[in-house]
Amino acid sequence: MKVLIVEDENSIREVEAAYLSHSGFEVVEAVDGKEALNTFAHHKFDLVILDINLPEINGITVCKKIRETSNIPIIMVTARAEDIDELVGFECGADDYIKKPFTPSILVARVTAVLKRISGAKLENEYLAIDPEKMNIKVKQGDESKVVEVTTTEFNILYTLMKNPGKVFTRYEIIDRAYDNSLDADILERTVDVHIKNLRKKLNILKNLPEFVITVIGKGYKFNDNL
Amino acid sequence: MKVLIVEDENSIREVEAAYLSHSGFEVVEAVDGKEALNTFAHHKFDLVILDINLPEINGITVCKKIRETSNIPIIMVTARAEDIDELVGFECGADDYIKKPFTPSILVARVTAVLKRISGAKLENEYLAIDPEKMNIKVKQGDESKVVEVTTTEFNILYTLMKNPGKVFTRYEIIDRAYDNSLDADILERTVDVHIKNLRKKLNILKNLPEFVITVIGKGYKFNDNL
DNA sequence: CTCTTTCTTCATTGGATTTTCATAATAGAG
DNA sequence: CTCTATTATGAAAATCCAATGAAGAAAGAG
Repeated sequence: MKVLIVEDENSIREVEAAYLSHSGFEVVEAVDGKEALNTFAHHKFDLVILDINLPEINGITVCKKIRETSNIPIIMVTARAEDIDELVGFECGADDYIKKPFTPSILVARVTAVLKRISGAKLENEYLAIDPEKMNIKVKQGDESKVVEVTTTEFNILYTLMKNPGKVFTRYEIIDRAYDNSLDADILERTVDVHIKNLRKKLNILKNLPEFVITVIGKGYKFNDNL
Repeated sequence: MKVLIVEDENSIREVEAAYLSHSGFEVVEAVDGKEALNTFAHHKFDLVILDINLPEINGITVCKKIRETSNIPIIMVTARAEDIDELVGFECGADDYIKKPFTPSILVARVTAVLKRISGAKLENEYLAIDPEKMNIKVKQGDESKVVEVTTTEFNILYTLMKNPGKVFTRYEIIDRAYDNSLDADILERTVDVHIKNLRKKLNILKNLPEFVITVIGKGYKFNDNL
């Protein structure tokens, strides 16, 4: 789990970084909005901790910018109560906020809470609703809808793809993410093809459904991102 | 146990929060209806304390909104006697109400009372009625009905699953929730299978009953959620 | 203490799932 | 268009996992 901390005050940032990396997170720091956006564009993070009062570009703007390209979990941090009010609607797209001053343990707690919440979240679009808690998949078309039974592996694969619509996953990446014990998963990459085939067959239970899983020849598979 | 406090007056909210968190609850605060709904959508709470007089969206509306998606226990708070009258029918779906002014200890007492009441509540659907107080299970089909005797462990397992229909519980989670002393419960996960088997056999005493406990291969068990 | 009930473990069986494989279909390069 | 590389597919094989019956252990009643 890789976290980006954006905070201009050195002392605070360093404490945050220390606690998070002590808790097992990989941490990258940025001191202002510009650096934050730059770093964000060049690394792959799992979560962003974003102070609101930043020099030059403020935190809310940074948040909105990030949201233009990513659904990454964002936790906003501020000392000013008024900021909180403004944030309340999460209009900028943040997932949580923390009021300063806070203890490092609170920070860690919030981060893990947000990550947990996001990781087990329902995913839904016009045609598909998939719920990890119930481990079921609902296929929708107009006013019709059917619940599809899929196996654990099939579910994991679909969930993996659907978490990043449009992103192409190699077969290796799919195996890596969709299997619990990805270490000793010495499985032929062609096996993924079979699961995808079975998934497609199971999902295709209503008329006029779009193509959910798209083949990218020579690369792998991706989830259709214009639904 | 995680509680959401919705109250616009800072002094009151802070006192409430202080007492509840002192009593071992995890507390999240919201200052108005908008923030409340937003926070509610992003966190998983066990109970909501909701002031009626809120700026912009009032408490009753918030309550109704929450009820659209959740059965979470809600305690309404108000100073105006007229509100109480209106609330009496619990038209908005609240579980209890408190008249201002109140002592913090009353608040804590009500919260624990509501949680206890809810936690020990009867669960019922078309085919099954289970009563924790009497610790019995009634199986129904059309005009027939029979009471089934089950053991404590079997009862706890069924109750655990039935409190969250559709949610998949791992065997470990089932052991954790259905055993009093979950700490020293060093029990093989396969033991759960045997209890489930015995439960199924006992519950299956009438013709044409649906499947109550559903196996989710590779994960665990869930209670059938479309009954 | 003895008997009964309940709980847990275990070995086996059978069914579901996953994987592999062989072949057909398709896409893309040249 | 042809050839090659890649994916789709059906079916067999292997593996995994849950269901089950039985037996031993623990708990509880009398």
